[in-house]
Amino acid sequence: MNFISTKVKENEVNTITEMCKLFQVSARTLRFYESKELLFPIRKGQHRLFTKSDRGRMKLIMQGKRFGFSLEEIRQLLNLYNFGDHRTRQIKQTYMLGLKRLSSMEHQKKELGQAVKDLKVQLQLCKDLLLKRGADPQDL
Amino acid sequence: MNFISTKVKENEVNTITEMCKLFQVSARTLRFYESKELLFPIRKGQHRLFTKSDRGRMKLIMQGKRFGFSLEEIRQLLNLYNFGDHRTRQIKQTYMLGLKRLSSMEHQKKELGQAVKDLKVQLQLCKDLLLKRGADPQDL
DNA sequence: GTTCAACTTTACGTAAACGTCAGATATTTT
DNA sequence: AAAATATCTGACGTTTACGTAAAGTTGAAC
Repeated sequence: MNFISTKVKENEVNTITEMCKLFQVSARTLRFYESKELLFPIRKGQHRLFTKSDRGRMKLIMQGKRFGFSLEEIRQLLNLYNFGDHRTRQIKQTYMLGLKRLSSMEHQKKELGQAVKDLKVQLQLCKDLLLKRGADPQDL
Repeated sequence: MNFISTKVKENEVNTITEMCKLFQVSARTLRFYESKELLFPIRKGQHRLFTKSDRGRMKLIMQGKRFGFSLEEIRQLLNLYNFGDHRTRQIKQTYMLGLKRLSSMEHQKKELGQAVKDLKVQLQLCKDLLLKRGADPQDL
């Protein structure tokens, strides 16, 4: 059983190069995110050590980026996942922001669904044209 | 019936300021997009006139941007919607690119769905905390 | 104890996507 | 004709999100 090993892994810390491989980003990127207060690696001497929390944050950051959010927008949302230690007023603000973001994401999802449909139609038209021009059906 | 009026509207051209209002962007943005070959307004003297085709393209551009695509990625995809006048080889390339983009968009949609779910969970946790701290339920 | 690899900070560079300002031109209104 | 309005073409500036190169530290290995 890897019950303990999983627990250890969860609480394990990663060096910067390990993080780079984990998330396919450069060390510069990780340091940059720290400077922008998106990550909070602890220090052993002057070296960075990334915790479970940082790994979770990175996952959300990468997601947010794919959805077209700016780093600043992402930073604000990240507080939603670490709100234990903030003042009530700030939590409330973050919560409100989260609600907005949620509706925006739901809207985006709808739009994305429509765009996928449209794209499929266009691809079909395109395919037809190519076949009419004598393309090999195997290629398409 | 507005059958004719719709037709006229469809074939109507817009000045740059009209386009700005239609799509909530600056004139600079429209000129920039033209310089990057995303739009192809016709000219009356030195003034630009945006056609139905440009309006369609702008819609797709705005969508693509919300989905996190770069202008260059968008430009390449736009050919899918105007492929009549290209060479077969280029159409094929655009078609292939479209297929890739489609699968990437479908994947993004899935991810977005999951992210929405996660966000909802976090918002609920956040809400609970706020209520426990004595927030007014009406506010949330 | 030094060499070495991993890591650090500092700082300048860059691509994308526009913003902004100056100066020219053209058309329409007064 | 003069003034106002809309648009144009450069051209330099700005923000975001990093890349990259230089020079210094540090812990581990030999």
